[in-house]
Amino acid sequence: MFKVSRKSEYALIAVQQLARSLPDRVVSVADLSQQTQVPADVLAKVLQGLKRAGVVRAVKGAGGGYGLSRSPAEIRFLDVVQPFEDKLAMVSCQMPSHECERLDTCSLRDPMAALNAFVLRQFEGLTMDVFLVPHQWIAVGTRGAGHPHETSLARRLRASDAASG
Amino acid sequence: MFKVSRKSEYALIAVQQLARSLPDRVVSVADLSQQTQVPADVLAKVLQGLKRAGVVRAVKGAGGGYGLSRSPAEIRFLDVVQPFEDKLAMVSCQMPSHECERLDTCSLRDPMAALNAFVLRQFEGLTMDVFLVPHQWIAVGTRGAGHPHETSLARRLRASDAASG
DNA sequence: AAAGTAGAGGACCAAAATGGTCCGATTTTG
DNA sequence: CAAAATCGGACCATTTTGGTCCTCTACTTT
Repeated sequence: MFKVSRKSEYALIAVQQLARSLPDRVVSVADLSQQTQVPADVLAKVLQGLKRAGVVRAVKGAGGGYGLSRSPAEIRFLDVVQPFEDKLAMVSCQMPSHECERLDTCSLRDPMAALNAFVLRQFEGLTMDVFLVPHQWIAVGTRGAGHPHETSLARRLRASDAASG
Repeated sequence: MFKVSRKSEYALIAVQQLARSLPDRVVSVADLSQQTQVPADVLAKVLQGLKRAGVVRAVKGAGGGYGLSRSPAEIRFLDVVQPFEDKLAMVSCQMPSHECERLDTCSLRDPMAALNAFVLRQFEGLTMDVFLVPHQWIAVGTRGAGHPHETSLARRLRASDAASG
């Protein structure tokens, strides 16, 4: 029910890896594939998608490659994932051009739309810099600065334990 | 990325419909299928799953059928959906017995686990009675009683507009 | 007790989605 | 001009999904 596509996983991995290289440098697909163990062909497609979404910039030709188009703190989680998810909807009656034939008895659409919008809104403020502090996650109750304009989700994430079931 | 399986949709529809019949009555699969326009065979499977989950009770024999095992306010959204979703995880490295071969470079697992847990926690308090007040959804800022032990998600849902994008 | 009703559940199939590969075209550096 | 890189379409294999069919078992009614 929450599973993202494999391409989305690769996209997250790619952004995470690109964030580790120098901001003005670019990395070729071949190198990135070797670093991340993601098949080169697939990775290429993913990076093309990320480029279309404006998340990464591409430099063609020899010595070219990919780099982040802005800082991780300015790249939202949804920016990375959305290009590879056909629609961020929970039920089929929210899909584009899908007329629900059960409108008389089933009134799932409106509550589900509200639920959907709520969850989406939660993700709005989640940025990719949160994925770059690997060892902070298991520490419960991490106090400290915190970014100024982050949502409760990001705040909660910083303070939550990763292994809670 | 958020899409639930078709069976989950049917499960939600079934529970919603069963909630409309008298609490001590049971409805046969054939009747329920006719009411909801869900194929009888599929609906039967879904109801069996719901029964195993303890959401509905079944009465065998002539005049038998299905009914809710408790009031909609005591049935959680996840109770209805979970039996039909193989795992409520966002990335593959959280799936059971899946060893991630990228542990050295990719540190997606911990943040994603935290993210996952957070979202799950949001859904924890969402109960099925929220799906039974169909025309309240488009009204913004509905004040009033509110149930005593509901989470912020349910509260926000009641007050949010359904059509927000 | 008999008969019919209704749930339980396995086997199977078709269609769609998914993940991945291959190949050619284009652009830029050297 | 040649090498290195992005771009992007076409294609294929596998898995997942949604759905149907058929049989068995248990219960209720007559």
